[in-house]
Amino acid sequence: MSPRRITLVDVAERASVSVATVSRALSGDPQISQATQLRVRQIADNLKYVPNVAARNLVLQSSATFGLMTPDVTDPVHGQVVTGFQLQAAEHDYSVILSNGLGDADTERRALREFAAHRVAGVAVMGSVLAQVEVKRILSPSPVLFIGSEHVPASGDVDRARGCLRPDDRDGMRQVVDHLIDRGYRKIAYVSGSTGATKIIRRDALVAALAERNQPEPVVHRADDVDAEGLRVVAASIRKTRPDAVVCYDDKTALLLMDELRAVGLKVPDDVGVVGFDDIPFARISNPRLTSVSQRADELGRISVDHLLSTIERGKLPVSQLMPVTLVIRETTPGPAKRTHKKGKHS
Amino acid sequence: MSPRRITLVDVAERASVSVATVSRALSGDPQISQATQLRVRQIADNLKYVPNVAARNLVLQSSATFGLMTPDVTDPVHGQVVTGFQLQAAEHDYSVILSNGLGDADTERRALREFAAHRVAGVAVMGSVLAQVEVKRILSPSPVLFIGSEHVPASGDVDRARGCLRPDDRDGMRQVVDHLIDRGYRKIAYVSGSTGATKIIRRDALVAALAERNQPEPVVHRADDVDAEGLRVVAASIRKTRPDAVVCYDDKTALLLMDELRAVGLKVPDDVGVVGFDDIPFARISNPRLTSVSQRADELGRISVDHLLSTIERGKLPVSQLMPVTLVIRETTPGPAKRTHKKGKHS
DNA sequence: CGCAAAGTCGTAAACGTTTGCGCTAACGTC
DNA sequence: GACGTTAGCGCAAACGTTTACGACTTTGCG
Repeated sequence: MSPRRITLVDVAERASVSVATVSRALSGDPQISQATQLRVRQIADNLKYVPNVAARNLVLQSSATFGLMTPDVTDPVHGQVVTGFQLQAAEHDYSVILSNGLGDADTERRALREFAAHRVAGVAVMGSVLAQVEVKRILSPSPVLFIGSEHVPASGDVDRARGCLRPDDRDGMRQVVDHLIDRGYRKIAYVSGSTGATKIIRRDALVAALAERNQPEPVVHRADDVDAEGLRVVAASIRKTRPDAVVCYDDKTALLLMDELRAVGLKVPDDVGVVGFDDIPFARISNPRLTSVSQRADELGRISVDHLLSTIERGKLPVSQLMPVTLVIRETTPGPAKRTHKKGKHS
Repeated sequence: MSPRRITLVDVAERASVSVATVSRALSGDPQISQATQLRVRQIADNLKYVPNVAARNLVLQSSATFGLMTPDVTDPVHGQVVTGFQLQAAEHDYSVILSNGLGDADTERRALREFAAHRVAGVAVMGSVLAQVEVKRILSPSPVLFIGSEHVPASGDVDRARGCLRPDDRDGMRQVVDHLIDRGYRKIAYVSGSTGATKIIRRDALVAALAERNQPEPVVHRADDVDAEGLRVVAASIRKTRPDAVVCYDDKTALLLMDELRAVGLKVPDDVGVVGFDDIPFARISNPRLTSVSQRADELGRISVDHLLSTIERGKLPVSQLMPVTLVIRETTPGPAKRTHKKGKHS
């Protein structure tokens, strides 16, 4: 069916030079004259020569390929990271092979071994359920970078030696608290899911920020699942406790919660303010538009590639970094004027 | 830094057999005795042997890898397709290398050449701006599958020989029209972006469905860009023409439009009904919840893999297929009772 | 005991690249 | 004219697998 693919040998014959010369010519080796370089390139193009990366990788003992493992591309944040990662990789002529871990340990292990088999130049993993040491062991000696707050060591601080990129949750929550307090919100609640490290990191960040402003601790609501059913019971309990504002550990939770609050008759923001985290695209067009902490997830992906590249090409050790975040104020946390007005109507 | 990776030779030495035996043992070749198979596997595990796919691909002249090109993983529909594709591929021990085309011809060409260089076993393309023939030429002899309505040939019909998987837009629009008519909507408008084939396919599908029910043609609004600014002018013009319902060529447009309708003082669904297409996750929790045509995008991804596999392993020619869709009725298209009541209040 | 037939395993070639080293020819220098 | 230098290119090894083919051992049977 297929007329065999063109190889270096074919180009070499056609150009009456050796394969070595063709290889060097195509890679722009200065020890080949400009004239032959041009001629060889011309012929290679005509023959529609496409290099065989398998052969190249074999001799080079490495591949210009990154592995990227994510629990779920469907998640807007992960999707953005993937996009940024892919684009930046492409810009440096690296390919990326993608893998869904799905939060299952064995699936993740298989995916990582797949990366190892491909002799990837580096790997970025987001939201793995595996221990960092195990991940590194499987992938060794390829450098590994962990993306997102899920991978924060127990200490809660960024370990500079581990190679972990994540948003500055502390600062984000500080901005949230400043904003809420300034606008007159006092009684503040926190809503999260039941799994993952992020919910704890951000809860602690919120608690700390509140303490800095001498505010009482927040009421913490934990949904069994971050879905309609899970948030329904949270909404019900919010209806009872009636906080001024509820801050959610991510936008998905916030959006779902808003839907359920609506269902139990609570109006956002008239009855209760809501703030999310991540600033996913839909936060911008939700009804009402969601106030959220924006974290440039695509930048996170791009920077990850840069970090990997510098550990590979410049031999540096992987380094941790905290990504700056900024609070985007929208309709779910209006100022006191509007709120008190509306509140008066309801009480 | 790295203590060299373990190869077949290492395992062979350790097991006092030849590399050939190791290779066969690990692949479960029956011509190797069960005893040695076990022993070899044991040793390979102990040594943490990881096969080198580059070497394997080189001799096998193929790789257990699919290429997947999408304009943007961030798009919920594409994200779902990617996920489904990836999962199904993984289930058959195939890797997938991902690439963003970004709608740029040169970027796409580079991405495709990258796939070709990797000697991928097959490629799925969604939303390419390139001509199908060119895509196939670059990737030849690897089989190519086109996913989504963007790739419909000018005829508008599914060409069975081309290898194109897409949702059944015709049937979807038929369901939409049936639903709208039954609920008393008469004056119907259509909103789309300005680029891509999908908007035309679905417009034609809507027109045809309307005609089948002996309804007048829809008013067509075309946004310059599918963003806040673009939809703002559409919203303004809808405010003038006042259709009973507006059907959008996808959910993203519908959601953005709803936001802008709200801005110009039009209430959904009291003043105007809205229906989307794709049923992205956020349609379920928008306010009000969006009626939309659900298309199981993840299934689309999975089936794509199946199709590619059957053309590869069973040598079949790539075949086209229309994916079934179902209308999911939510809050943006309520029945006549509610609407007339509300309408009365406003007029 | 001889011989064929299984059953096991080893030998070696091949896959398409890259790259260190060596070779040739041309040129300049004294 | 002899010799060193340099530019330009070729030779061949190596990367880690897979697999056709051959070789050896054991078994079964007459």
